[in-house]
Amino acid sequence: MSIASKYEPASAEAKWYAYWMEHKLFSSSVDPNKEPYTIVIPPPNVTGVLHMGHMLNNTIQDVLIRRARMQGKNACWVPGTDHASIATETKVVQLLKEKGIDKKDLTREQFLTHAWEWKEKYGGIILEQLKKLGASCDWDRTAFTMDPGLSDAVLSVFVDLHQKGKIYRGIRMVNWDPKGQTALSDDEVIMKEVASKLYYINYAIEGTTDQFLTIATTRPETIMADVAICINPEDPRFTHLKGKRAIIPLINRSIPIIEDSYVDMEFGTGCLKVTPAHDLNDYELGVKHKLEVIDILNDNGTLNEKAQLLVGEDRFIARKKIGKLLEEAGQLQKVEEYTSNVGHSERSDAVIEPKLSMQWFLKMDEITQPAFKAVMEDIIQLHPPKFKNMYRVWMENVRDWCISRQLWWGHQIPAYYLPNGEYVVAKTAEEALALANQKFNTQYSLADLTQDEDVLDTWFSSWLWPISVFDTDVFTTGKPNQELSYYYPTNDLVTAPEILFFWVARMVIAGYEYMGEKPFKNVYLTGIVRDKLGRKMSKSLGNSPDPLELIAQYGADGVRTGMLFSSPAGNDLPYDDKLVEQGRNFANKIWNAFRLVKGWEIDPSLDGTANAASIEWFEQRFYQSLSEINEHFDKFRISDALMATYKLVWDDFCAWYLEMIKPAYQQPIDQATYDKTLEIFENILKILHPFMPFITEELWHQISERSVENSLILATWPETKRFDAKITEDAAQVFEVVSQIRNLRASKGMSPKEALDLTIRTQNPGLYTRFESVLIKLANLSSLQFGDKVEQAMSFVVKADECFIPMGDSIDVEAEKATIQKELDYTKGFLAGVEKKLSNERFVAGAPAQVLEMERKKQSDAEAKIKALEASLAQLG
RNA sequence: GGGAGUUUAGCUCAGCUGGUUCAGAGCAUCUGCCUUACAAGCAGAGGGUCGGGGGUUCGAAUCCCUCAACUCCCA
Repeated sequence: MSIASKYEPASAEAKWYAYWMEHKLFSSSVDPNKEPYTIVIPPPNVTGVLHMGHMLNNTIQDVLIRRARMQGKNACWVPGTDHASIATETKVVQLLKEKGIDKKDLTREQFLTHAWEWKEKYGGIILEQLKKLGASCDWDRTAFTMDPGLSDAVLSVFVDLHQKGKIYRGIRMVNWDPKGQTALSDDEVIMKEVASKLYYINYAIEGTTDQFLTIATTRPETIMADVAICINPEDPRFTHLKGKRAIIPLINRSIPIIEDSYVDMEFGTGCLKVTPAHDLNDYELGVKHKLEVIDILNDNGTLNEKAQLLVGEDRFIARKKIGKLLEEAGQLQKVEEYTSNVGHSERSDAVIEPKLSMQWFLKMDEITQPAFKAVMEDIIQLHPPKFKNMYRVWMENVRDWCISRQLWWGHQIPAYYLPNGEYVVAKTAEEALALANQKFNTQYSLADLTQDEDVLDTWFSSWLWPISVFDTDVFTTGKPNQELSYYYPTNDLVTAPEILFFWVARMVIAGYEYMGEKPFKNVYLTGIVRDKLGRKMSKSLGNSPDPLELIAQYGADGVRTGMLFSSPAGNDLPYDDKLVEQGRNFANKIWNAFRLVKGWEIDPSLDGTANAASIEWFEQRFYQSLSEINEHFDKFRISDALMATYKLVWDDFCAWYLEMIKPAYQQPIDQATYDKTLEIFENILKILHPFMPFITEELWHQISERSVENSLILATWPETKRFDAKITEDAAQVFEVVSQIRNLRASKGMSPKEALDLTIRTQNPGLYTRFESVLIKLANLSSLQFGDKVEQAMSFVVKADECFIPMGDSIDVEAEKATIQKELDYTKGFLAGVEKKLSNERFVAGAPAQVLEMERKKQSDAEAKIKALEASLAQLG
């Protein structure tokens, strides 16, 4: 035989991907006669490289899109990348630094030129990598969030929302990243437990010389920004302090002592220093009590003149130094070790500084309402549904969205400041100028306008993604173009739960705001790919395998199935090479099944009626599995769909069916069986194709020469048919007899080559004669007969049927009796349980008829089995 | 501190409205096999008090209470 015994994926993968591309089999265009099925890719960072998370995520999308395509839908998977402001800018800054260029020395334009150059050169590598995975995206549609059209859409939306009064500018406490010098949204802040110190500091009570109060703080360097001390009005320890004032140590500024039940009496000393500029809770407390705000920090995290002390020192150095100063001044009572949760920047890992700053915000209270409703009412379904709760909590507590970022890479905010201190918002400088002159009755020229330096949060562009990849004008025209009307709403979105709020929720919001319609029907949330130790895979930990190497090593099909074997929706995937190895083995199994079938010679004179029962059984089994598989898909249980497919192929098709019909070595097969088997094989390739596109397409074309239109990728997903469960049940019983005989052989150390006689005592011999040739072949029988009694035989019972294998003198009667006795005892115990239930009047009265019937059947089955077992025992003497 | 979720075999997970899908699957493990499609394989086997405790019920992995551990979200 000329076909290799091991499947070599590399050549097939290159060949078929090129073939699909060349013939544009991934492409989709508007076709009103066809139902669209659309997925927009969660756009990876343009600077990104493929990691395991992408592999999982995109495999799932490809499985869905390929199956939809085979179901005759107009499948459209739109790929693209995200400009990822923070990540990309960080990366470009780093790269420039390596070249000896400091961002500070560049103008905005110069920096952006570098950034674009870099993007053109290295950006989108990830999309090329996705091709290796087999992703069947319509590549002609590749979009980038900073493409001219998409950028224009972003500005249109900003202007529109501003006009609607939903965007405002305000001083707010933001998460400031002093390293990246940018504000971050709450979601970009990661809380980490950090070992720190709790400083107990004495504040003198004003007008006394010997009285003081003690506050506990982890941030002693901020005492210069204190504007009050707060106590709980219920706290009996401090009633004497009410209405008094305290003196900040070292700088001797007097501050009031205020009362608020916010203060936790249990924590620290029960006295809270109020520092509105540097703590969110304090800020809110400050607003409530109308306190002054003193900001003592510079943007880079160093102390400013308002601190009076340690001006210019970094906040962490200042912390240490002030501890010392306080100690020297005798104001430091003690220092305790303490672990606290501290916010860190997701990108730069710098400790976040709560900071008051002028930012742009989007009002969320009203705009979120339709999006909230859509998920609560299952108009949009989250899979698994447990995320619905998370979504609800988030929506109920949503805060205004800080949409400005102090960066250059991104969509610059189209707000223009005027010499008169006002500002206008418009898509272009020209429009802004006209608007300004009209609004303020001025005669400014373009030179008088200064555009806002900040860019918009990346999510402020990607929230438009399901719309803007099809139509970038709808935001101003309000009229969707043909593409958008056809493809929107999209069907399924596959993404990670981490960005449920960042991205998913916001797309829903934008969808309703601009289309009055949901952006997608289903959201499938994948888990996080973790290593064996349960750690998230990340470049910094170096615990992630290189996806492309994995593909090279195990084949794309193997990797795809490997990743799906163990990743139910919403559950983390603990990655192990074992999984992709299993995937590779599966591909190899399919390959070898093909080799077997392909190697058969056909003898047209042979009669195939002996195989008819096997074929009939497998077809029933196929349709039984198919309906299960479809059901799994419909419920987004992709792992289960794969597992059901896997078992159908490996167990039912390879282990049973092929063995059942397989001719003896070097013997030919009859035409009918051969044809039918190929037909079955083709159906199997079809249902495997979404999971394993490459090997299936390869074998599809090896089965016969096919034209482009007849490629597997375009083949029709098999129709479900009614199946007869009786046939599969009967077969299962026959298989059980085969297994028992094999078991007997194994336990008695008999060779599989030694043919055995089998006698069955049964009410229903037809069940076995139907599969007679199969039984003889698979159990290696010399004869099969039906009868009552066999001397000197081993026996076993399947359901109520008793099977005997004569063993002559070699039988160990005592051992055999013991085995039967054991099973007899067990069955009797089982029967006793059932009978107890049935004799319980309350059970008989209370249980539904169906359950009663089941119990009665159990009873009669058990009774029959006991009879059979007792007969066997009696026979052994 | 508030909220949500999870806990079933060594691992990863199924298990629907309580009752034949009721204790399951895959992998791993163990024992035999290089039986001409496949050792990336074949045949067979073992393994769980369903996190602990209590309750409801004729009947609980499933419903309720409680405790514990872990995870995530918000503060």
